[in-house]
Amino acid sequence: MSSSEFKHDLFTQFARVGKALGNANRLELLEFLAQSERSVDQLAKVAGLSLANTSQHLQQLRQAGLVIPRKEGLKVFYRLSSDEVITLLNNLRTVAEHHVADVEKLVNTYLTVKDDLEPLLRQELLERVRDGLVTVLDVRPPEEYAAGHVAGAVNVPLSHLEAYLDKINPDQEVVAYCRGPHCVLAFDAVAQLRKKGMKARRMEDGYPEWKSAGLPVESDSS
Amino acid sequence: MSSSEFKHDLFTQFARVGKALGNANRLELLEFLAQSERSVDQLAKVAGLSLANTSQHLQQLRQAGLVIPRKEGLKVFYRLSSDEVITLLNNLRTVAEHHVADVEKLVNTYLTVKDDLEPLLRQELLERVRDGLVTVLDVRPPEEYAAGHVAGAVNVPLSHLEAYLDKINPDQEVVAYCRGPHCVLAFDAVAQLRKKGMKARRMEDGYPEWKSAGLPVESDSS
DNA sequence: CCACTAATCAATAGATCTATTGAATGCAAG
DNA sequence: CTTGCATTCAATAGATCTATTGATTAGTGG
Repeated sequence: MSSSEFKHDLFTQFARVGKALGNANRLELLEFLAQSERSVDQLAKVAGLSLANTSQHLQQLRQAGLVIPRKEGLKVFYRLSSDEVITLLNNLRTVAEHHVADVEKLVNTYLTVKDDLEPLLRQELLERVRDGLVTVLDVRPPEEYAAGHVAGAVNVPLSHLEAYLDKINPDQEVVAYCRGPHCVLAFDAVAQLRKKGMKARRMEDGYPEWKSAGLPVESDSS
Repeated sequence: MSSSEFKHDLFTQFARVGKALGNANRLELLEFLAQSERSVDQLAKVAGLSLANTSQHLQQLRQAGLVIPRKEGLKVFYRLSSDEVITLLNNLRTVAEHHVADVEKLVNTYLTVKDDLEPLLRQELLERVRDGLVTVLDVRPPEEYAAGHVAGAVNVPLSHLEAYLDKINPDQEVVAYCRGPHCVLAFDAVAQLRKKGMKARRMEDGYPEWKSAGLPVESDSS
């Protein structure tokens, strides 16, 4: 094999990973998988795709080395092949956010809270939790919370936030998080809480980043 | 705009960046651009593509926010939009290398030197250069060397290595680098040097990573 | 103005990708 | 062995991507 052939083959392999990242539906699947392992039909439901279509997307992700399947009885569970994939995804987001004009426009239009206040850093949150200074809300759906969450966080899905309001100590700051840096749930939660006059902020990024930073987590199964 | 519409639009934008990374030729263009700013026809020549085709690929990269054009007279020079892009590319490579079986196979087949000896870390190299313990070889083509290189490195393109051999102090270790972690030139150089009985190693990664780590560089224009 | 160069634009054939449909596989329970 | 379920496979139409060709737009110099 010649040197230039090798180079071409190698870039072709790298491109396979790029291609896998080149589709909105697959990126959404990856975001869900970053929360926890999932079966094919769970993924299909949550992403709003047909079963066969979801399966095919997952095959592509598998060939690109981004996910790993695990068979258990009738079901097949997929998970990210490693935390490197989370890093890669966040990198993609960062580049897009900084250099694609349309992303900034979108974010500024929809996430009006966006630049209102800097999100709370993971490390900082960790300290405040230890000192009992904050209430941490996990605003993801219960299944995702159950599969793993920030240690000490309370699960309050967005739809239950209203009902939960009076249980919150109004003197404490509330910190909300969800799936990742662009997950809408936490933004919405913070907006709602502030409207009610509470002190609320977002945590930076989301659960996957917290976990892959090696910070303390809990899950309902354990 | 609804929340799920927003999410979909956002993922579509992220996917645009992914798509841009999903083609071997574009990845090759990006690797060249990581060395230095380049005009369209330089890129076309070095990548072995037609001019029109190169131009179109560059437009796609521009729309994905990965490169920025600068017009000067007749020519248009492209460059990476930021060092974040280098990080993203290396991330892509890392994931591919760790999780795509074919990549490992390719690398092991062609880069036989690969696991022979760990590459020298940037930081370590920096110290040894300061102490005058090593000869650093930049085995890239002269244009790339001229546009910027590791401070103190000597430019010896692979084709000139043979002729350069007797100028090297045989008691010193030789460290070679080129375009990045998978650039073949440095592997070949090290193999040739060892065959002649010299002590030779690769530097980790290549020039772009050295530069974006903020380590000392030189260029011929300055 | 004309000739020349660098790059982009426009049109297009062939390849690849996407979502859908329906059939096939593999496993578990009765 | 049969039934039911989760997933994958196979075929396919329509959309998108890629490389090529030739025309077009800018900028430069005579």
